[in-house]
Amino acid sequence: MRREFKKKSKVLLIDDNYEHLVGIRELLNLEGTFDVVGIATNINVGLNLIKKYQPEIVLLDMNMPEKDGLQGIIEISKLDLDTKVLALSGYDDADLIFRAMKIGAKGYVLKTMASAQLIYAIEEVLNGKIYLPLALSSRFFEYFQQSFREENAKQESEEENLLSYLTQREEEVLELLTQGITYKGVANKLFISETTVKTHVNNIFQKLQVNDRTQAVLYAINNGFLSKKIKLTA
Amino acid sequence: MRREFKKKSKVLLIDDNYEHLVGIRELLNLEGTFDVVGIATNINVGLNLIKKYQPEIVLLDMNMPEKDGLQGIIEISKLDLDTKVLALSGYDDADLIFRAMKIGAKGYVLKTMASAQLIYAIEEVLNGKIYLPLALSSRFFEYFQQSFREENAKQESEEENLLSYLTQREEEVLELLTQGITYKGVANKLFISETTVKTHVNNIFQKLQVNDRTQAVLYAINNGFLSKKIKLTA
DNA sequence: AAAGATATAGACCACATGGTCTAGAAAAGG
DNA sequence: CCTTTTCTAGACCATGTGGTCTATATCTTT
Repeated sequence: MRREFKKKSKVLLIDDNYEHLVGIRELLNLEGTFDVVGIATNINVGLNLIKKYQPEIVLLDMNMPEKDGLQGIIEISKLDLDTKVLALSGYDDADLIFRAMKIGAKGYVLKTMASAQLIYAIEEVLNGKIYLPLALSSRFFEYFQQSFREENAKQESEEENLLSYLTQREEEVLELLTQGITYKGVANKLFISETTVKTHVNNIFQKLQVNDRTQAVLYAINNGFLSKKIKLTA
Repeated sequence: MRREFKKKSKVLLIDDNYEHLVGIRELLNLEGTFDVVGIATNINVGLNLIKKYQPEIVLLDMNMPEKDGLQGIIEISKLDLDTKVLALSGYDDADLIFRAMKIGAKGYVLKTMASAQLIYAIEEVLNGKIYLPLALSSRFFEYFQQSFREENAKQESEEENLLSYLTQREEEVLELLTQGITYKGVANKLFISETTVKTHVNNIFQKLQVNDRTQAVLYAINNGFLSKKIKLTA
């Protein structure tokens, strides 16, 4: 396929560094397959340009004063124009990468990367793919796994998890409490008397070292009571 | 650095396909920098070999009968030997990749990939990095973003999210409720009278269409009340 | 057989919670 | 300027909730 026959893709650039902005525009213009429909040094202006020109892709700097890049991604996606966002940043901050990808960035490239790689990233994203350079995806995954390790840590330290002291019946009662059901309701569901439920509930409080049902429910949720059932099935 | 001076890394292979198993062993032996300390066609045997030889890295087939690969990763990590797991699979199943990475696989490679890439993946993982080929990381991120889109769907459909009807003060009160605090406690924290708190709480109940504080707290949690604050700060 | 844990259930009481109504002051919006 | 919303707060009452104690039947464990 010859280039002249390929429709140029509309690109928009947002970066508070004007030098950089112009540099990228030159680069993309030289490439010939892109049509830089606008440049902006802040997000609000950028949003207006997006509405006006409806570019296929936006290169968005993450490290900007005032409104930061993350907020920018959110606001762009709220426009509902299927605008793809390729995040640009000077640093490989794992947390920033993680959050950007989480809220829907189609890629993330460092400003220090070779221009050929930037071009490649843009093309991949335009083709509907998600592009994260190996170095960044590696950092992303470290962060990703770390966050899950922490999440599982509480739940799997069964020695310290007070939930493990509950009897089967108490777990049943607690599960109903986590659905916001009253004594009477629990009694009906379990076919036992209301006072029995109260006894169970009081025992639960003792074991979980809490004073009321709300705290018990919160403890249960925060310590993986509900997710036990969900985790390995879903 | 010459190869002879480099200590060979201990590698263990687990794959129910014996042909493939032997093939990889040959490949790694030819390479010269690896020491294949054992091969196994099922996870239980593999676990014993890991305990015995303590390899730095295990290449683990994901698609095995009986115990599947995911379970294998979990059990290997439970041995607490810092064994790195590189997942092997015939397919680029996004869900499988996602779950494998979630529970701590250091990488994921397809069996169809060139042997040079497998070698590279092993070396990267041995160097403490996480390796996911571009094609797979791309699939991973699609899945990743999809799951967050679904999660945010309820929270961001503000029309239907009753939480959006709450006033600022009511949100403050609700936030304290989600910490399991009593009327009196809330009153002290906000420097208002207890009856005022009751008024707010009752208004909250009306707006959230619930009957008691436990249900209110549950509604708040399930509809992204807490994550609002966490999401953009942490 | 005895001891311990569990599930059941009653009585009694204090108080926290929820429902409803009223109402003034302050702030926001038109 | 007036209206609406929000925040404040009191009174009153019904009831749900939590604390404590006692007690029986069952079941497991020693």
